[in-house]
Amino acid sequence: MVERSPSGATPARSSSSALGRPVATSHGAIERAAFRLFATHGFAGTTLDMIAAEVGVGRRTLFRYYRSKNDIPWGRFDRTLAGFRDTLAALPEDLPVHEAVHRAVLSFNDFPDGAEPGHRERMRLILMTPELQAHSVLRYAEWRAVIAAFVARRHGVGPHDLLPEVVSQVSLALALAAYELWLRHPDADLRGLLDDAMIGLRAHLTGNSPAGG
Amino acid sequence: MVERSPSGATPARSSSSALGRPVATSHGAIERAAFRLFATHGFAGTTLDMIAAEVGVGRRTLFRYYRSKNDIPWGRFDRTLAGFRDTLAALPEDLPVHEAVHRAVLSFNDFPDGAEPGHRERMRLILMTPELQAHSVLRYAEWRAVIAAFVARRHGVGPHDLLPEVVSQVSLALALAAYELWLRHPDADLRGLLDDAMIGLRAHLTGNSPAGG
DNA sequence: GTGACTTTCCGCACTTGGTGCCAATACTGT
DNA sequence: ACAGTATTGGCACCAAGTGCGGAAAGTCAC
Repeated sequence: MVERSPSGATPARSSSSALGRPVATSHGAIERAAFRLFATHGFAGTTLDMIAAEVGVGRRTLFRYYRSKNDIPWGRFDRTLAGFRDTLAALPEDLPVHEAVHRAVLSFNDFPDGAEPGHRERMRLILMTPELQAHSVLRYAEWRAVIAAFVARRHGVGPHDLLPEVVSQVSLALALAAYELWLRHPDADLRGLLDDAMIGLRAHLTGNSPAGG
Repeated sequence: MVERSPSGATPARSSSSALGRPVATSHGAIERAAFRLFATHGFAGTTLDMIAAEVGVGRRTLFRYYRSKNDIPWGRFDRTLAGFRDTLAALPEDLPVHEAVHRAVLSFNDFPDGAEPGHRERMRLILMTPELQAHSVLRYAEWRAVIAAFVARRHGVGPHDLLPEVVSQVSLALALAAYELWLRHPDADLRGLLDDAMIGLRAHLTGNSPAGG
């Protein structure tokens, strides 16, 4: 049986009716507590018992909010993913496919500078912790599926044909390469890196030596 | 402390001198036993105790041959990787970088038709089992590092610069897309799919509609 | 207020992967 | 026989994750 989050809602119950025992915590509270502990003990050095204690809740309850310890840093990614899908769908139909995908990826990674101060920390944790790197492919697969579905629709082919598969895999590849550098160079602009990655790839594939050093 | 394989050798001790207690098993024996069990119970349904019993060895000993259960299906990937590195290094210097990388990737995946009958089963297991998909990124990272190092050398830049990172990520992306289809279509030619993937990507990036359907 | 109902919490027991420790084992060489 | 050496593997232990079931804490009807 798959553990479901209480009522599927994050902060409390979905607005009105409050039947049954009230929730003891929320996704937000768990994530804040967890990141606080990760910062001082590292991811591996933080046990679920510690997180449960910090939140003030039973260990067993954590599994009702997150399927696994690895899922905590990802937060509520399903929400984010739905937004990504909408972004792609809202793009004008006459936009070339490669342009549409590129723009969607850019806007997906467009965080208002000050708005999400924890975003960098979250991404650093996800991208630099081996256990989480590994776990993340499962999230990436969902992200890729969104792109593959879009490409498949625009080209009138199946989502599991070669082209949609290639485009989604390569889009992820570019994003990961950009993120990697972004984490290493705190002053770099993520969107600029994504652009550069694509330009570099084009030059590489056509046999031209890329411009920048 | 990192657990080391006994003497670092696979079948028995490295040829001549045999000091100390002789080994009780080998990587090959463990893999054969493991795959036998995976076939009937699935990966998750096979415990390390079962594998140890099948091999006729203590559970503790398994960890001297493989760092984790997830590592067993990968076999001795470090060996394979060394070959990959050599292939790249042996390619003529005047070959364009993209051509060199493409050829190396092709030859890396060039298994004599009958020679490796278990290869498909191994890849199917790795690519279709969620736990293994996740674990595999750690192996992929090593593979990518080989490509990144090559690209960096040929371009005279650092291995962590954007271009090497992009090329290695994209090479992996193409390979994964090709493998995905190869597993779904047993009669497909893996090398052909790799070629098609690259052709499709080129067309996509330049805004041309790809040829095939 | 009492009782029925509903939903979440959470403790308990258990399985499994993984690690540290260390004595037992089984060879070689003198 | 005895020292030397490397592997084996049992034991204790930790942490993640799951199934189960009762306790807790609300709402609602009366």
